[in-house]
Amino acid sequence: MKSKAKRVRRHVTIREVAKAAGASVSTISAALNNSDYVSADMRSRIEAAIKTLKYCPNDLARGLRLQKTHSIAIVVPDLSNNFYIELVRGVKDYSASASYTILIGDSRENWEEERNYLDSFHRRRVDGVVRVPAMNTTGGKAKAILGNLPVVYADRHPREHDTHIGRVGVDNTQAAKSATSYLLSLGHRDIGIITGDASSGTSRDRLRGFISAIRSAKIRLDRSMIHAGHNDMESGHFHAMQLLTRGQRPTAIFCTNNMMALGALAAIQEIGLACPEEISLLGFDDFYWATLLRPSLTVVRQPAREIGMIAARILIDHIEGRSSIPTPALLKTQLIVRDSCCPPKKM
Amino acid sequence: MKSKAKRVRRHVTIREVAKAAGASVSTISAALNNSDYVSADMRSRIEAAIKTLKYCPNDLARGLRLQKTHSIAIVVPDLSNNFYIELVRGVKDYSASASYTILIGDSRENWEEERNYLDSFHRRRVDGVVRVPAMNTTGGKAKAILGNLPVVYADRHPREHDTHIGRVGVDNTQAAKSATSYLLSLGHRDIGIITGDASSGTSRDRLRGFISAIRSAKIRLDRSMIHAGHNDMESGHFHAMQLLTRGQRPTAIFCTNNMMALGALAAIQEIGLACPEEISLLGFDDFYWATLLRPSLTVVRQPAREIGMIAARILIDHIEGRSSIPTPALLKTQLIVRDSCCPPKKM
DNA sequence: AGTCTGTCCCGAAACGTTTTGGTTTTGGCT
DNA sequence: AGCCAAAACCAAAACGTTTCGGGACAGACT
Repeated sequence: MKSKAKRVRRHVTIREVAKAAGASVSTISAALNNSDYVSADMRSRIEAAIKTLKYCPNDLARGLRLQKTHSIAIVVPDLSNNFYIELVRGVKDYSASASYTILIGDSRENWEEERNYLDSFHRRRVDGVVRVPAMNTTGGKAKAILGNLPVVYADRHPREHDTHIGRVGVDNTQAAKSATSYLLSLGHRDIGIITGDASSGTSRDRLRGFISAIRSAKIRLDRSMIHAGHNDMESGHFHAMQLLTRGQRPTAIFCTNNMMALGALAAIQEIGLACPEEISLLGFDDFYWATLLRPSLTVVRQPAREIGMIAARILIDHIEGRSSIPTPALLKTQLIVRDSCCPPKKM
Repeated sequence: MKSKAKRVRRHVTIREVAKAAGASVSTISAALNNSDYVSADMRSRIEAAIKTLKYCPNDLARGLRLQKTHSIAIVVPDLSNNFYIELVRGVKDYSASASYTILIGDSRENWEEERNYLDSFHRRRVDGVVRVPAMNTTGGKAKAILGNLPVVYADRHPREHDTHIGRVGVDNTQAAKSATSYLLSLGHRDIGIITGDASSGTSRDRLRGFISAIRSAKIRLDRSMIHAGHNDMESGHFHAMQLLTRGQRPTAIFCTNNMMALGALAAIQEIGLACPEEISLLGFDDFYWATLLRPSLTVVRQPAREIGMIAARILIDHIEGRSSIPTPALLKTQLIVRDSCCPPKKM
């Protein structure tokens, strides 16, 4: 039994590579970042040493020295919502093409969780973050967590004027307006809407678009038809129940995100209403299995992947000191007409 | 124009906190890791300084010095598969309770992607990784990427004897066997199966269970009823099409993961078969909107979240030098009977 | 012969922490 | 007054990189 057991060295360092290759540390570094002068002979010796020693660079040390990690964080409110998966993949794909690495956070619509993620990413010294803030975010507290890390908002944007270097999403007002107009054009006059929390600028914009369409059609706006949910299935279900069991039942329901549309569909099925004959359902955000539902869902599609890619681009451009697209970037939505909406039954 | 512009200091360091609090660097560190002696007076001065300077610890430096990052990685093959989201959340929740941080990777069933993630996480010096290997993994290459980082496998396990400190999943053979028995008990004799790639031990186990059930029932095994897909919707669709348009059509299809079940459902709908009357469909993995489908899907449910939690526990126990559950840990599945299976029509 | 220009390589300092092994201060006890 | 232990603090050495400023050598040109 050795009392002074040699500490197990978990990782091989550049120094050991240097020794093995008969070179100095700085030469290894130069070879690694294939720059500067290093002869072909030396280079091959180094590569051999790296291979046999199974050297794996230490990004902690690297980032510390460089004051830069070549990585960005993406924090979304709900990974089980396919929209955000697509968004994350957009961020990831663009970042990879710019050789940045991403760190993913899933706040589950919970500010505490989001704060933890943001803090953790900040401590890890990511170079920037693209953020889809959680619903119940109380205020511009993110600033306190992130210091002056560059932030670009995607999909949602904070209500108060938060400091950020850009934001990208769709023209929510316009999208909701034209979606509502579609319902109106089918003949619906009693339309219920289930929006997200009013703390989100995005939800308010969509509601604004809805109201605007109603007003343009010279229809009286019934405020009791407006329900504010929480962007999850449960609240979609709850509010759809409310809408469907009231005295004057709407002939159509517009849900401003996909989770709530699913919840509403569940409510409709539970009550046993025929959709779309007795109740039309219009969702926001498309998802890959929307066609599998019966009826298949009519939705307004957002270019989720593209939103992610552009967010990443704006962020990385900023990080690298390039000027970029003017902010905010507003992308176009598309109404995907499927089977969940039809003209209302005549009474 | 200053030629010698002072470099913008992006982050405030412990040293500046020390100056502001009139203390030494080591005292700040002691206060931060609230240990050692530090007087109440000093402690409050330090806290004040931290607050006003908005100090955020640098985990790169910390990890470098400590040779430990208090973080683990989880890489899964498909984040748009809800099963893996639940698994990730299990890992996350357990890790958080042990005050570990997680890094998420989404390989999209692609070994290149997975390799990139594993490499990136290794360079970041995570303390361990829980891994759900991508399908087309060619071999035990992960070892070459990860060196001797502790790995625990979740859900899937590699075919060849890969080095790892544990694995956790369900008893796939048993699960598939009893699921198949269920179909048999309904009266089905011509059952098609769409499995994952044979390179995965998990897929092979499920197939084994299927075959075992068939054999036990003394039914002739028709190998042309066995199709190997790729765990995605597309291949589920493709192989279901094959099965449904052949001469002797099966009366039931068993899909060994949820994505392929969705693809099969799409195929059934496309062809216009009545499900379950003309064709029963049995899936693997439950997901939150399985009840919204028409028919709602009968599935064998895996405890995804629990798998994640246990995987994290085994990993973290190992990292911290505690002994842990014997490996592999096999959890129980549950057959969730809904509407997509019924007795076959008599011919 | 001397000077210059490349090429190839190296030593040492820095990045922001934690830890080790101190030193100083305090106050209680003879 | 003298001593001692405990309490409170600190300086310096790591951790694994990259970069800066040279140095040695070779060949080309005066």
